[in-house]
Amino acid sequence: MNNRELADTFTLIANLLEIKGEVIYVTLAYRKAAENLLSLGRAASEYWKEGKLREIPGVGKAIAEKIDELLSTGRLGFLENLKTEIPPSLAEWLQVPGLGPKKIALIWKELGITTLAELGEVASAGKLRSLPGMGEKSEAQILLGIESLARRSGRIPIGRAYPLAQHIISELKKIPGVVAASTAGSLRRMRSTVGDLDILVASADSTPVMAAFTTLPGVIRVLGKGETKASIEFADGLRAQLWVHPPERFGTALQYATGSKDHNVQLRQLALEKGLSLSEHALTRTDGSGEILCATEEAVYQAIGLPWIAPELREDRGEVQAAKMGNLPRLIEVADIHADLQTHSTWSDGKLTILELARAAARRGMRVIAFTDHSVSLGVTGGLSMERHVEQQREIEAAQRELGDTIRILHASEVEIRADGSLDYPDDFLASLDLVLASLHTSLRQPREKVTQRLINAIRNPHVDIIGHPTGRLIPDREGADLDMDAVLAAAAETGVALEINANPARLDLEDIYARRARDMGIPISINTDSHSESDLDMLPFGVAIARRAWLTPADIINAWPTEQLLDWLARRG
DNA sequence: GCCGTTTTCGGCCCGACTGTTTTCAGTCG
Repeated sequence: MNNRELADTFTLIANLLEIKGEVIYVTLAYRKAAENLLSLGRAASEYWKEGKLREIPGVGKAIAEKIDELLSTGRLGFLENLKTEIPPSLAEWLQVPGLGPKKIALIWKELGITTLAELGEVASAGKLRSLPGMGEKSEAQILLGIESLARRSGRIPIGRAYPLAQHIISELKKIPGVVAASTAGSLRRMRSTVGDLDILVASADSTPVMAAFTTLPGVIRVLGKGETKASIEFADGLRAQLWVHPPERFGTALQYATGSKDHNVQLRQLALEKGLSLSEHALTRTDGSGEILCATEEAVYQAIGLPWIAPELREDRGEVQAAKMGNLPRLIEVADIHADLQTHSTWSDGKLTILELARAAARRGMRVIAFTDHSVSLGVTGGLSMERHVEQQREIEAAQRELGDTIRILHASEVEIRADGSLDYPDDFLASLDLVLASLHTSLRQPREKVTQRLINAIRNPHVDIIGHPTGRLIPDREGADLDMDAVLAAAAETGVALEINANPARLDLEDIYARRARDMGIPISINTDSHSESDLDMLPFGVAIARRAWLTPADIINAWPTEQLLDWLARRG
């Protein structure tokens, strides 16, 4: 049982307990444990083997015993009993917007229905309005909620959410009186996927902002609209919400709306120690001597005695403690990156020639570009034979002459790691390339031991410099390979191979939690765009965001090293 | 159910918005 399955189990327990009417802090404890399991970066079964389950944050006696039972037997008596009390199908009702645990329990007990389909039927038949505390509007809201649930396909990849949010922000900034506008929530923290779009505006007058927001093109429904908050839904089920706060209170509001929830809890506790109560409106002195207004986030953190903490770090993963101690990392920035070590040209499945893409990369400040066209077995992409590589080398030399010393072009390859664990080219050929990046694209569903061993074979090949998008996941469509990440990281640490953070928002692979562990183990990280066209080059900030979420500094990223250092490193690896 | 430089009990965020209310409960973030 892996961390995700354990987390899903505890989330289900939390949902059922909530409907049962259990004390809210009990359900919160299960949710917290589930969240921590997901961000652990190490298999809970490893802690279990070492008898150290209680070292997992949020795991105490009761939850440790449940993990033990799950890992020993694959079952959990507590959950099986719970399911006989509360029908498990009720848990999915919680995803219907507007339906919470109280109403779910009421409907279930009064009408005796348990499935989402039945809920839709009774709502359509007008049988909900007779229940206490519910009327026609609640009934209609539930029906709409069921519909929008069907339209929504889970969390939204940041590659789609981010540009849409930027567009909305630019529209709102045109409104007179709007002083500032920003993303907030998980979008501002740059998580790989977001649940909805959170947007914050600073303006003394919210009315025109609300009006513009709720009438944006593509809005099919206004879920709510008040003085300071509004919420809308687009045709595909994507939701966005807007907060409007006065400019002099924008700092506290932005801090509050950015989260994460757990980061904010930490911050509020620190504030209380300083005699300050932190809310989205202000820092209020608990001795009754008034408010401190903050127009900027820097002012909020300063009032609490901390340096400003970058949004990407605000996940309650030790950042508040590090800030307190003055140990926040100097996070990598887009401007630090001067090399792109995975790109594709017309020699395989790219859209631009070597000269065209190299020129476009140079315009964006790159001083090194590696062409990693696919290797021979990836036939659909026009993978290169060794003979065609010789021809490609001539074109690279011509392009290099054309571009002079503006950018250094490396002759490289994205070598397929075959299903049997061998690489697509023989070692002596790999040795002739400037850079070798090895990746998995096929047979990702192999058993854990087999697919892990394939990757480790590549990691142990002395000619391989970088492992591309290690798990092969595609957001939101495809889960990555079921890798034993502990084994992969250990092998990488041993051989000094670099692991890639692929900047394509459909990949963002390695994930932040593993990138952070890799850094802690001294494994070099490479951030690459995997560009197949000019616009792909602009995906770099998404990869940098993952690196920032992993606490990485320029020294950790080979693409940020001075060119000579990078070329030396490649030369030494052979 | 978890946690602890407020440590083994007593906290754990709380305000905005909506709908069904006639002063409040439920949901959401």
